[in-house]
Amino acid sequence: MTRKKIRDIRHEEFIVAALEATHKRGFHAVTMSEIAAEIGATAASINYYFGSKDQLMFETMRHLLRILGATHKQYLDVALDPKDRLRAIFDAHFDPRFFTPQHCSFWVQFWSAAPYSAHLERLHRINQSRVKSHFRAELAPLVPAPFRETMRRILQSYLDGVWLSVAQADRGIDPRHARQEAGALIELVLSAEVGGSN
Amino acid sequence: MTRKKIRDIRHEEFIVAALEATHKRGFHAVTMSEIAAEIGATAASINYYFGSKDQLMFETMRHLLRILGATHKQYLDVALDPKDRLRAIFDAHFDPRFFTPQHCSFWVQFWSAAPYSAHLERLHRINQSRVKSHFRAELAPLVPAPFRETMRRILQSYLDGVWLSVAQADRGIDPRHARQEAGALIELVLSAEVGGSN
DNA sequence: CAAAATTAAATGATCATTTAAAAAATGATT
DNA sequence: AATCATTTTTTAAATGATCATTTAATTTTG
Repeated sequence: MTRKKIRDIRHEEFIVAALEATHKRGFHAVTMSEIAAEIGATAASINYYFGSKDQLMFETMRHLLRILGATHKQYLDVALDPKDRLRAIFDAHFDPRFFTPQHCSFWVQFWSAAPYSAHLERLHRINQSRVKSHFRAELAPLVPAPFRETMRRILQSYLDGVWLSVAQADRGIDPRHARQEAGALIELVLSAEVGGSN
Repeated sequence: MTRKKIRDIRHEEFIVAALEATHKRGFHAVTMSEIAAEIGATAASINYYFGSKDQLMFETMRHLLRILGATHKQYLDVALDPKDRLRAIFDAHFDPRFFTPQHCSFWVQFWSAAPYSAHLERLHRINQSRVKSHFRAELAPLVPAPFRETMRRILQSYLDGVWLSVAQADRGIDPRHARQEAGALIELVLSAEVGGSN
């Protein structure tokens, strides 16, 4: 019985509320009151716990990044070969816990707002370089050096694009289907014949 | 000498101003005054010409869609074979007139706001289905039916993803490079060996 | 009772939009 | 060309609405 402090309970509740309310109303349109109402609380209490709206959004994004990181680790732990390890990146992003309209729309809206806030931009940069280096590492044993960066950028742009489309599909997309499709793209990338005009 | 009416001149000026100011300050953060200041005018005159801020943003997006459509047409006109026609979609999106941080960031921010406004959503849907049917049509002679939809989605997600990354790269990306990379992906897709899983 | 958590109400700032007036362009009439 | 009435364009200032945040008081908890 983990004796949870109220502070931690509220923290989590408000983060879930922020995800839900933001998905409903949009990242910028959503108000403190709407977020608070999501769990029957009041706007002032958000400031009591988080200090400001920006900070709440920031913490919410960090929460998502933590889940993503942990999920990725799980998949890596059961990966048997380099190809599995590459797939693990997609599997983590497309995990059912993550691959919901709520999460994807928060994510996409957050990123598109990132360039306008030093605070958010930092988070964005950290994540970008994390993903980039994962891709590089996993592609290293699979793709010869001259094509590796091209392939990496293709895979990364594809990944971002899928999120964008999930954020905009109101019903969400079946995670299994997303994985299959990513799998197809991975096969393409790995089957590339050396000698294409790069 | 096309005798332009003031109304048309201002329309265009304010649209350029909206792109510039939005890129600087963000889609939601940007104010009427900031947009107007961009051309030494005043916020009230935007309402005089456009009726509201939303309407200005809407018209600005339509402007971008018009450019995109016209550019695509140009590339189609000089396409010699099916593969060229497929490339034309990417060439249009990656045309230097279009492929600037200003345009891409406006575009991405606009799309991510689209689900929260009936007005914008309509525009978004129209564009999505336009692009989708172009891809379908161009892929038809190139990819056998069972794989066609998968390939289309891969190409479309990739395209969206590239825009997202340009919007976030403050220096922009060399259009020629983007085309080369898209070309590499097209080659991959077309070289796909029938018989992959799925 | 004391500390922590919560809230209602006040505050203050920011904006889009409206309004009413001023300034510029237009053009018809000398 | 010059005058003046009319229309178009532009603006400064007023309006009103919306919010995040603060404050001070109240309720809950331990």
